Order: sequence, then C-alpha cells, then structure tokens
Amino acid sequence: MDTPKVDDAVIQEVLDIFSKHLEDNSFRKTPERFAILEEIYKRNDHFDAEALYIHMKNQNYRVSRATVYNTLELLVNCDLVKKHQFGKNLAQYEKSYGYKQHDHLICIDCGKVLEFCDPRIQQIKNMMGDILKFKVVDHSLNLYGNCDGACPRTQKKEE
Amino acid sequence: MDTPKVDDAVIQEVLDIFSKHLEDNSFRKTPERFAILEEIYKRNDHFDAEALYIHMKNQNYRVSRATVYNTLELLVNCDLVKKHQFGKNLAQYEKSYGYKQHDHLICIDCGKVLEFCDPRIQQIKNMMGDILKFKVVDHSLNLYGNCDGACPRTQKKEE
DNA sequence: TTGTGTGCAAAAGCTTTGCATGTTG
DNA sequence: CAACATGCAAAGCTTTTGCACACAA
Repeated sequence: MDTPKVDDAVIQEVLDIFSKHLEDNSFRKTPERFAILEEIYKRNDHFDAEALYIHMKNQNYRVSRATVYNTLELLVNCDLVKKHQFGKNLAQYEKSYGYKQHDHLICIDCGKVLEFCDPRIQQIKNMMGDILKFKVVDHSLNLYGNCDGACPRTQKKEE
Repeated sequence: MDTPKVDDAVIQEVLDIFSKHLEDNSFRKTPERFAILEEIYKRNDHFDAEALYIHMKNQNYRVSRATVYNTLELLVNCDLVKKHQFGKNLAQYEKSYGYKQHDHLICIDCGKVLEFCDPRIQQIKNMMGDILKFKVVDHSLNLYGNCDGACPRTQKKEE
C-alpha cells in the first residue's frame, strides 16, 4: 500500500533483467534505455509518458519523447512496466517488478488511484478462459467511484 | 451472446427514456440526437465514434462529429450507452439498455470481443468499496488473450 | 424571440513516424 | 562499418473547441 522498496538492489535487478531482455532480442543496450528504466524505478506512482519525459529533462538527461515511448514499450514487453488506461485517452504506467498482481480503484472526482488485490480475479480468468476457449494472458480491472469525505475534489492533492 | 432483440419496441423504449432524460435536464430534443440513438440501437456490435459518424453519413443523415461525440456523452450519462477502452487509445461504445452487466474478453491478435458475466465481480466491488471507503459506481474488467485456433489473425473477420 | 444545438473546420492532446545524425555491436 | 537507436520536428489520429447559423422551446 505504501513505501515500496526503492533500494539500489531492486534497481540493479531490473537493470539486469532488462539487459538480458535486450540481449536475447538483439536490441542495443543504449544509455538512454537504462536511464529511463532507472528513473521509473525511483518513482513510486503512476505516471504518463509526458510526465516521465519532463522528469528526464529535469534530471538533465538528453532524451526525446520518441525514445521515452520506444523504451516504455520495450519495458512493457519484458514485464518490468505495466501500462494502464484509467478511462481517459491517456496511457498511465507503473513499475511492476516485484509487486504482486493488483488492480485499481479510481476516484472519478479527484483522480486518486488506490490499489487492491483479490484472488477471485484469477479464478475468473481461469474459468472464462476455459469456457470461452481463450488463452487469457492479461487483464485489467478498474473500479470507479469516489472517495467521499477524503476526496479533495482537486487533482491529486498528495503528489 | 448473440441475436439481441433489435425490434421496434426496444427502440421505442430507449427513445422514450432518452426523451425523458433530455426533458429532466432541460436539454433540447433535436432530431439528430434521436437519430443517433436509433442508429446505435440498430447495431449489435462495439463501435467507435468515427464508425458511427461514417455510418450516419452513409444513411444520408447530415450530422457532424461534434454532434456524434456530444450525443454519445449524453447517452452514456443516462446509461443507454456504455463506453469502453479496450487497451487502445480509442473509445469503443455499445448499447446497454436491457442487457445485464457483462465484461469483455479481447483477442490481442484479431481484436475480437467476447462477453461474459460473473457474479464475483459484484462481490469484489462491494467488498473493496467497504474496505477502502469508496463509493464504487462503475467498473471495467477486460481479459486479454487470444482465441487460438479460432483466431483469424486478421482484423474482425465477422463484421 | 432567445439561447441552446449544430455543422464545419481548426485546434488540442497523445502518440507515431521520417530523416539526418550518432553510436552500438 | 553497417545497422540500429536517437533527437527533433512534423504528421497522424482521436477528441474538443470556436464561431456563425439554425431551430427547439
């Protein structure tokens, strides 16, 4: 729910995983790719591509939007980053290594995102895959509502 | 799962509901709004705004994209149409009156969309709402996978 | 008659692409 | 050194907005 491990050990692990993924697929190991992965794993929130781009710029990295999008796709492909669409036409991303599967509850008033886990999702995936003859490889469950008293009505109070 | 009722009785019902909704909110009853609703209820598939716009044009209605988007929003607000995002940056819509709640299974290879119902979703919504102090008003559950043997690999074979 | 709704086209916002240059393998 | 990745800017696509005109109330 809070304070995920952001230590250097985790960052080293994901860098290694990414490095191997690039190797296995004959993609090149560029400094930009590793820098982007590292910055993502120093963050703890959900972010969009533009925010990540700005963040990289602020850290004085010389990157382009194209590279940010390109790298995000690579990271999604090797399961180090997860991509979401919380109802709007704007992709949101979050790091995913070392976190257990979870889903999201989104406040339609203030945009706040909470996370939760429920084992019944896995059961539903298995059952529906069997019944409908689908090989289910992924899912997305979003609950929409509002956080009532706690809702600041403004965009993202705690940032 | 198939052949939903598309008879005139249903269309009349939704036209009445929409009419009342417009009245209650002091919105005007324009021919465009009713024409769009009617065309939506003659279809049985998931569609995007552009496809609906083209469809209206082909029927020789004189409508604009602005009106299509405007009307879709009105229809979503009064629960006659449901809006989805199946992973891509493109809103998909479907009529929702008279259908029981259902979720979707999307083929990542051919884009085919299947529907299913599972009561456990409702349980999860209730439980998570209680635990996290959220008033859950809506949800979206998409399962992604592929339909293997049945998958035509091409976009939407049956259209 | 008044003001909301519409059509049209331009603008906005997110993402992708083209091209010349740089850099990895 | 050859091919791929990058930066930059332009283009693409979906959706929204501005404005003058039409029409519902």
